[in-house]
Amino acid sequence: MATSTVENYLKATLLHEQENDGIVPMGALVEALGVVPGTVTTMVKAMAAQGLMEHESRQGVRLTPVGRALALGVLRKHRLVETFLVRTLKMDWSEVHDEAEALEHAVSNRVLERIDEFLGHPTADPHGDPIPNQEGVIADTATQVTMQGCAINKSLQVTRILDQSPDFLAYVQDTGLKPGTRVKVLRREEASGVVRCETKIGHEIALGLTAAAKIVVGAVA
Amino acid sequence: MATSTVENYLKATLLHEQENDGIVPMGALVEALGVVPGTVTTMVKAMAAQGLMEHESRQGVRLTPVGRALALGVLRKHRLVETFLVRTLKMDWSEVHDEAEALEHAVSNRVLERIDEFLGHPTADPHGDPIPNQEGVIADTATQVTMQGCAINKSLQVTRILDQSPDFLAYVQDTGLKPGTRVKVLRREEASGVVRCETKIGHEIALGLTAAAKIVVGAVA
DNA sequence: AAGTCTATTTTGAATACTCGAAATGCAAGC
DNA sequence: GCTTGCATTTCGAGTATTCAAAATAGACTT
Ligand SMILES: [Mn+2]
Ligand SMILES: [Mn+2]
Ligand SMILES: [Mn+2]
Ligand SMILES: [Mn+2]
Repeated sequence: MATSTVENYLKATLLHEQENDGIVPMGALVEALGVVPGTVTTMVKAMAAQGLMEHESRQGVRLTPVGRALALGVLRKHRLVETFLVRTLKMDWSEVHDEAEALEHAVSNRVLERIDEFLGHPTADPHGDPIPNQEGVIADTATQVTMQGCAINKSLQVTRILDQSPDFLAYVQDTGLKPGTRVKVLRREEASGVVRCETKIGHEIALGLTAAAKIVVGAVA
Repeated sequence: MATSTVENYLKATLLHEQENDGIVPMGALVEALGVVPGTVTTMVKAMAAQGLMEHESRQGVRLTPVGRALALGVLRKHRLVETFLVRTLKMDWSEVHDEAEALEHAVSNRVLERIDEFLGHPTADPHGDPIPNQEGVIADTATQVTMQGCAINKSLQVTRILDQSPDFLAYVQDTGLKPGTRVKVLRREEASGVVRCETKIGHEIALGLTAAAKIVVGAVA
């Protein structure tokens, strides 16, 4: 049984592998886990010895199939717990991350599957991030379109927030562009880099291209 | 910021203080926590140094007010989580203890109070054990009567199981004498030490005095 | 080729928890 | 009073995780 620390390293590595390609540099784990570089080196060596990851000296790490399976399990717990906290316990979608960060290590598979059933097998968490199923398969997100690249004047809805930093989450909360909200992109002003959209009819919001690129939109249900 | 280990020591000490009177011998903690005696001595000294308990050498320990307050918080988490797992996630009342044993250390107060509200502020867990309120006050249980001492031929219901060992829990499950079940004690055969009762009319069950003493009964709601 | 910069590794030490085994204190019995 | 027995403590050691600080390997410059 992997300790919480090991589970956190696995999840951080998986997340980085998903966002970027190839090997995960040690520095990425230093950043994600908030520890000093030497600590990561020590932990990584231990985990490599356990067969959870491969360590290329001076390069970084890569999950082994065993490590990836475990990491997907942790990610599934994290996202199902977040969904549960928001949907069932009515917690604010912007405050559940830290809670899930701790609970993901304490929820057994038995409890997890009851939660999954209770929620009706959701496929995305409150931030719109896909929830791996029991076999570790994640729904395809390659075709997702952001407010930076979506169709103009089409009625859509926010389905996912790609930047989970407290700052951006607060911004999304403010503008009301939370997952589930209806939006229509009115026009993009190339020169200024401003994207204009409306949530309620007549209520116009302007946001920068970088922000727009972090908000995934999709067809309304 | 007590670690899970410290929280477990606190809870075990509180539970022993509640069942018995006076100082808690080291051996009781050895037993409850499943560690060797030397480990308890080490931990107890560390916790005494932190002001969580008082350690009388060769005698045992006693919680300080600070330690007791923390212990009550852990107990509250444990019992509310158990209640939640049974009532909301439909888990078996006999299998929730181990889950709660881990979750009690991962559930934040914020999440706990949402669970408490969601459940409608329950006062007893699935085993009938009282749930401390937010201030650490536990409902009085001094007046509780067991099947060993209750009135004869009176329609009652099981309200609490005092022995939580897997064996006894399985026995209770078998006989159907779970909390909530209606029972009527028909007679007690002093000589043989057999207590005869019925759950459904016409369905008679015989149990020993020791078992009867572990099943608390009360008036039907 | 030599120098510089930065990511990573190494080293030494600390904290929290644990064990096994040896030592010890104390109460009870002889 | 001395011996036993059991509970408790002490001692030495190991695992997991962490940090600070010094050493080093590579990549990138000049
Ligand atoms: Mn975590
Ligand atoms: Mn999320
Ligand atoms: Mn516990
Ligand atoms: Mn209970």
